[in-house]
Amino acid sequence: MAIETGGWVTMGEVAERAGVSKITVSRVLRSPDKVKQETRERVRAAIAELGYVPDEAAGGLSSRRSRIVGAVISTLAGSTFASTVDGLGDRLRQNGHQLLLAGTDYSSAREADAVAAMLGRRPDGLVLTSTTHRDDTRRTLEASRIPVVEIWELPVDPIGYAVGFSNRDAGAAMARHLLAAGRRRMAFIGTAGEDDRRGRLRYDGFAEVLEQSGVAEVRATAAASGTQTARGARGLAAVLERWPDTDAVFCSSDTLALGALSEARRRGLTVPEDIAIAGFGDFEFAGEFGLGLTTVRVPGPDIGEVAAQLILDVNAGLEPPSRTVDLGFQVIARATT
Amino acid sequence: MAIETGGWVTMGEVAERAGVSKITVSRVLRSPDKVKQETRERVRAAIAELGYVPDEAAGGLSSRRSRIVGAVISTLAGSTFASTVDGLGDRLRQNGHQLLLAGTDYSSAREADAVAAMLGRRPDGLVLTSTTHRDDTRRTLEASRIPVVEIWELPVDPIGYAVGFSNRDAGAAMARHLLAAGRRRMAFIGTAGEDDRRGRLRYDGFAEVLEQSGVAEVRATAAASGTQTARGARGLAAVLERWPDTDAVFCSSDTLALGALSEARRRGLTVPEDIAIAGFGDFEFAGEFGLGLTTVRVPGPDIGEVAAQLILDVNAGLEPPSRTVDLGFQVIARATT
DNA sequence: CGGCGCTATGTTACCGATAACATAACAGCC
DNA sequence: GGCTGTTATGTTATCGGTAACATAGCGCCG
Repeated sequence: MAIETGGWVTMGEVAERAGVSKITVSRVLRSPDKVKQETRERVRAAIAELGYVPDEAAGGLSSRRSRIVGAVISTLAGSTFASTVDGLGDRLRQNGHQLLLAGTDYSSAREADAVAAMLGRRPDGLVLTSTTHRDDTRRTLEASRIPVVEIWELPVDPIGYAVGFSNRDAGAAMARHLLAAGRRRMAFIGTAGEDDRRGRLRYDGFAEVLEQSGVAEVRATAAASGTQTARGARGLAAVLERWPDTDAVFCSSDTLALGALSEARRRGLTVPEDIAIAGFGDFEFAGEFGLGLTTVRVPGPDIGEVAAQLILDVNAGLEPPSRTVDLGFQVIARATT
Repeated sequence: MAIETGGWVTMGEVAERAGVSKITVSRVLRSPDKVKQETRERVRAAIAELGYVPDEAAGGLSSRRSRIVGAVISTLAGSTFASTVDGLGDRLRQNGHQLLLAGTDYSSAREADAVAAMLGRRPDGLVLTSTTHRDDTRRTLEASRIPVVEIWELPVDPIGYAVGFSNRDAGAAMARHLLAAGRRRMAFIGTAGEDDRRGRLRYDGFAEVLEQSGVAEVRATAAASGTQTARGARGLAAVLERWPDTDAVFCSSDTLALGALSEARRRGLTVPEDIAIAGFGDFEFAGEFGLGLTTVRVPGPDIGEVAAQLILDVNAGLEPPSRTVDLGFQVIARATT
């Protein structure tokens, strides 16, 4: 932290000060054991005195390893992916990589732009929360030879790899839980458009189990605008208007479920006696000291960590045993069902 | 999307195919109006045919503009900063920049590491959620000549710029709200360690108003481990044990407030009749169709957007009118007070 | 008609690192 | 004592772009 005449200190300046060549400085940073201890210390001292920070972009250009992983996330708001991004960033950091983030707001056009922008950084890997892409996006990614990990679902034919769980099975599991609790006239509340994809899969699994049970009916609704809680409230209102005898609702997210809870309360209904309400995600507010909401817990942070590790492994030459990693989910029964 | 013999297409290859020199391709990308339309189209065609994606790292190395902005965030989980990061990323994207993200988990040692790692990318700007830093971190940043924006608080002496609001004033405003609602024996529930800093400021403002009112008492407690909701629940329990006549609690976050609500309910207390509960943040679950929680709304997305714009402006040579931007806050009175 | 100012394009020299190969010094071995 | 292998360090070329300075062609003006 010293001389720096305005700009950045370069490796050459460090080398000069330490009385060695650039490459020796490079070795001290990347493979210290190839340098004699005495030299190493001299170089380290020069680095400290000058406050040298190596330029990773230059290094990456030469070594063809950017040490950057890109994450293309629909949105961080709404609790869903935040913990996954935390997990991802954490694991990457531990391995000397950095995380580049882009949001798509559930638009595949924006996903295409984000992917193109990220490819410009020649990332060592790419993580996508969406599992449906524009054709050209998919082709570009396949041609890029960069490890791509799709998360939060297990696509039949992943671009590269996939880490997540089966949304369909999760919906089915919740159906079984509600059946076991004696419910028979059940509705699903989702959101239209956008996040649709995964929600749709949850619904499919849910509906299938109910139909096959032969004893229960399924109803479904989705609200398209407003906050998630507002949609949940309107969703429950719509369900009860059309099917007043509904005795359970499964919401595609905990936030929707909270909206439904507030609507139920507003109507003077008792949960779970009059109606059972279940959510999805096990967000913090759903927990024991929060709403006490029955929900499906998904391994958010683990998904991020496993996705990161997968990328690191592939780049280290270790071909993983499977292209798809199923981290499962868990139905958490609490007070609302 | 075509020939690509395994690696990446370079600008030179595009140039050759279009029958021009590299620099002309570069101009088509960066300043298209300096190139004759006919040439421009030929180059664009070549770019499309070859599926060329310019290497931003190489470009940045040469132009000394990385088009990267770094954000050092304590954590994404917990709703607090997610919307800010969304806003930040959005504004950056619109201006051709990308967002590099690092988490610190509220540790200033990890902040120091993250800052060092980011500086290695020569970012065009840096955004920090923390406003307390290790001395060396601060010095490094000051020496770097990179625009630094501290957010979610208005430090007296910012490193570079600051965008946020006064946590102290926010605490004070909530105190006035509760006083006006007739409450007199109030407690503050915060979290120890970590996030402490901003929570402490909220408490200071809260306590000051109450003391100066001459009619109200203040109590404070903080829980140090467990989930936020669990801390809120334990916080309320601790408060009521020690000061059973407490008639209002102000929690340092909505999540804590939810924990307190659940504890109140568990004890058979009616909110707000027996006890008023207020939170901070106006997370989605606190809203009208959620908990209906009285809280303080802060402009999360705006903070991100304004911080991004500030960095873009400074890099464009526009010195902003002030180093500090106060975006304010708003007390939202709902059903719990 | 020579010179000026445009417009359109090209040439050269980097930016700051690393890979790959080269070299020097020295120890160990037959 | 010469050969080989190992350790420690250096030299050169290159990664893929962009800045800065050329250059060429052309219209226009006095």
